[in-house]
Amino acid sequence: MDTIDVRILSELQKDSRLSIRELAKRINLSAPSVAERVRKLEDKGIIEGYTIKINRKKMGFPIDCFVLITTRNGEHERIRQLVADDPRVELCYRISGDACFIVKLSVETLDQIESFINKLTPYATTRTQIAFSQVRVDADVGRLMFDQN
Amino acid sequence: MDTIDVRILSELQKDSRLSIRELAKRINLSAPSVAERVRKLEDKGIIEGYTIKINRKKMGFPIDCFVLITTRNGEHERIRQLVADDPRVELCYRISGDACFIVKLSVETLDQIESFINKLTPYATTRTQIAFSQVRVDADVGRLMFDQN
DNA sequence: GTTGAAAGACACCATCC
DNA sequence: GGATGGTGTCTTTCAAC
Repeated sequence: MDTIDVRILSELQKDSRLSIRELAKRINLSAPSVAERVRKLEDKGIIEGYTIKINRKKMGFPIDCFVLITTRNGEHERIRQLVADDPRVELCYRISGDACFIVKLSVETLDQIESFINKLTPYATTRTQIAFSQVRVDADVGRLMFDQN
Repeated sequence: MDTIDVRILSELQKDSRLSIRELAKRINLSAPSVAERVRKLEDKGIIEGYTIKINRKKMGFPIDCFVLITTRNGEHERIRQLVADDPRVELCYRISGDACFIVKLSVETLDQIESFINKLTPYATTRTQIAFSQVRVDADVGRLMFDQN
């Protein structure tokens, strides 16, 4: 992982459909060497996949919220499965502190938050926070590596 | 937005580098009509961009945490800017509840969590939770639209 | 890591259903 | 709304350096 790799990642993060040629042009390297670097980044698992950013709001899921889940009686595994099976869950982490999991939901209506919580309440308590606005998404990987503050 | 659009989104979510040809083959439609649908999804802003999933752990940022930020004296704007300028912030939302913002950080060392918090403490109080493991990332958009539970 | 060539895949357009 | 076929461009890949 050197500067060139980071620049490759940064460009692909901005546009994953760049051709190897175009990518090579942007970072002033030949196409074959860029191709090899990209392949290695994939093999190492640093590039986990090529995907699109989907605007869930515009797809009809305008409400985002965070739910902190505190499991009762060690029912972690059950909660984990309920969460992992629900497509409205955008992300979920096991965390330290008094809660056990943090979940981000995106839903069509407030009702769906209620039904999500109801699904969990036999096994856990929950605290829900509605997200008003998004301050930030995904930092540029170039800045992550080079801006030290 | 019909079934076909959702299938297009689902396929592109799995692999954004699919050519229009290949995409058309997978959903049994002709290339020109798929191209037009994709263009419209872009124009509507449902497809926000084409990007890569980067494994931050493998890039040397093994620690994830969530920080709940409670602003003092209405210093919201200052906090917003500090957060938005920091590349280690993966996401940040303004939320309801007793905290004002929730932030997800990914860092190289615990020290960096401390320095992030120190940056904020003149204007806010914080509660930090370390993320142990990731239970779930990004649901398939097909399931989001069609699995109703 | 670079260059150049060859084979193949691609998007796009016009046309038609 | 969707399908087909032709054209010219751009692509990746490979060998040689």
